[in-house]
Amino acid sequence: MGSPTVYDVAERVGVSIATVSRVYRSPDSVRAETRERVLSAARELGYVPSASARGLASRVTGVLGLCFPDFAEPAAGDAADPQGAELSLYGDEVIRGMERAARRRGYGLLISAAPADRAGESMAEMAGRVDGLALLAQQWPAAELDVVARRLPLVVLAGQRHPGLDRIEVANFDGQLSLTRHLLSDHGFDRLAFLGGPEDSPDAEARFRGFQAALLERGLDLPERPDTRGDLTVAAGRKAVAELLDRGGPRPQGLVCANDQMAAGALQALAEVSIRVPGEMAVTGFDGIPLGGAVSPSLTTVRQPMGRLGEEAVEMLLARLADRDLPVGSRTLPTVLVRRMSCGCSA
Amino acid sequence: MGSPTVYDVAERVGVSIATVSRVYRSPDSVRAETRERVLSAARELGYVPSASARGLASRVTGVLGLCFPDFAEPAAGDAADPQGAELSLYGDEVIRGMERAARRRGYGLLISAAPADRAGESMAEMAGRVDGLALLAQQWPAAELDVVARRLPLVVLAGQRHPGLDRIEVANFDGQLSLTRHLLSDHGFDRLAFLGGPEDSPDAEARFRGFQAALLERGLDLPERPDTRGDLTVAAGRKAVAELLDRGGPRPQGLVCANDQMAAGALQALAEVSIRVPGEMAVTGFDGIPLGGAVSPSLTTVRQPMGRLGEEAVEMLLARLADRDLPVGSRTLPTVLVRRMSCGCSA
DNA sequence: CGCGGGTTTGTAAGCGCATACATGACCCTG
DNA sequence: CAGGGTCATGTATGCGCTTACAAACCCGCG
Repeated sequence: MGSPTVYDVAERVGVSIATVSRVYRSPDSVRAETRERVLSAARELGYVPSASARGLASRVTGVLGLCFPDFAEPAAGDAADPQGAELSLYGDEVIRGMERAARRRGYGLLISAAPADRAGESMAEMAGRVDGLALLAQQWPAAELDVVARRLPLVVLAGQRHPGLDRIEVANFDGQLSLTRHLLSDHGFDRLAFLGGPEDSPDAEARFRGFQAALLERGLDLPERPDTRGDLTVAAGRKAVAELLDRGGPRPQGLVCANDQMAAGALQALAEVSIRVPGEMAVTGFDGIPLGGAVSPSLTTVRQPMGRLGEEAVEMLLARLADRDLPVGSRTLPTVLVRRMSCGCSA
Repeated sequence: MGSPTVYDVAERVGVSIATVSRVYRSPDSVRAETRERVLSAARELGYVPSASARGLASRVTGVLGLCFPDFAEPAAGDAADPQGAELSLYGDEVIRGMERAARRRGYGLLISAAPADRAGESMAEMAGRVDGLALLAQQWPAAELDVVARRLPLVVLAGQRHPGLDRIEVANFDGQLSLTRHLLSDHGFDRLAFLGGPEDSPDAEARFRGFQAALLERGLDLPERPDTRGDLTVAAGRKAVAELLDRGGPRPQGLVCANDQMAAGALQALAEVSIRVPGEMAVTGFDGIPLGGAVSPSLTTVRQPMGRLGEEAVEMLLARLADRDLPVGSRTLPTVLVRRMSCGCSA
């Protein structure tokens, strides 16, 4: 009553199980007529090869894995809040890019969000199922990391630096540097505020350093830390602006935000207190999510090639799979400055 | 030189492989001290249980699958166009919802986009790897469907009806019905145009029928088909508006669009020819993607619980996994009318 | 007619784990 | 102190497939 196996098909056709197996693994090595008979018997019986058995016998699973941070689980009430969806934009593109590249290379993709407090277990659980694993922007416990890395190729995407592990990141520093330069040079601003992310976000911190570097280059006063911080959500952006305005003092000419969502929040908050953007204050984001093109005014930002991040992850994993002795690699993907309206560019 | 196995761990600790296996599968059946010794040996050796072997021995993989349509692959130039990302919004929420529910129930999630012309193969390939499979909004070849359905639980999400298969859909008809009622009753419109999707999209067609029903209810003239059709992209929305305006004739008071993206396109096109929304013409969408809240004017729409769709899929698959003889089920998830500015509601 | 060389198929040995069953240690009861 | 019950562990088998190796077959040619 179980599912049919190679044995059933082989018996039906009157060949050995090896022949059946070969029909699937190396069709050319089987005579065309035999192949057809096997395939048609398989169809009649409803035979589907078991990936578990194949994996066990051949020692590869044909699946790659992606672990990403578990963006705060939206409370059950899903109809009401787009909050969950909003936060996810970043990761979704990586997932899609990785899926696309994996499929093109003949691999499947297993995904798993990892709650911060169970990151290790999540990772270990995937490790047994895949041939290679990509870890996205999160803190991964070093102990598990070591164990898993010994077993299969690992690549860290846009997260912390781990000695000995392959790594792909995005040019956060460069991107923010060039965006800030644009504000300083092309628009002539000299009083900018930075709405930062959490201190433990390496990406957000790198962007802040890019911001600092641009000020440094112009010989302007160097802020030691972001003017305010938030958790990278739209709500945080709104709050940050309120805070900044409450604080009084000279109003900045521009708000440089650690990501697009905070920038979108900032736009909303400014609209509510009738501060015109970009007329009275410029606003910029970072990431290049679709949202940025839709808000009004459209958001000047730095586009991160998130899809590419996923694709490169696949390439890197497969390269290491092909040669475990490859030197540890590290790639930095370039970003693109997207000038839209919120900085005062365009009409 | 291969990865360590139960044998290595067992030997190291001086127990049998059965004990090692039990430490992972049913920890309580092993004496606490033995368990600790096994776990620490496993850590030292870098042992990670092989899911393939486990799957083969226990006949379950602990993984669920999701096949979704392959939204037109964005050309390599990824830095420039958000088009790919835009189209994907719909599926991403399903992926996340399904991943979340699967993880909660102790399952992994394997995903695969299926190009329309390779849907069957895609599906078959997944079938060997998972315990249950969800198929999202696409046409799946009946032959493969039969074969696969015989082997494992299958659930069709928001797609065509397949006799004998579990199914979950969204209340497209009801949603569009109530949105259209809102336009007719609350805003007093009586000349509405419908921007439809492709004829082979069951969802888009169901929405159109909901639209018709509302007109019918009011005794208005019943259009036989959408005033124009498009492929559900922003670009298609723009084109549809241009077409409609070119056509001349009395201008409709409102544009009812088959989805949010076309509605967003319509908004852009109307802005370009300086037709005020909602002043001169109302516009509505369908889906409830985050984009809709960000465009200006914000989009009145019908929110689909896409995350729920994914979660329900998991529940349905697990239910059938627990009892293969369950009667074939079909759920319809309710939608929510979201009144925003583009219809004339709100300030 | 036999033989070398290529092609197609069969034989058989695992792959790493789960688990039914057997074993043994230990405790309790009478 | 024998008998029965529990708990912890060991033994042994098989899950469904891949693959090295061996065998069978076919062809043409000397």
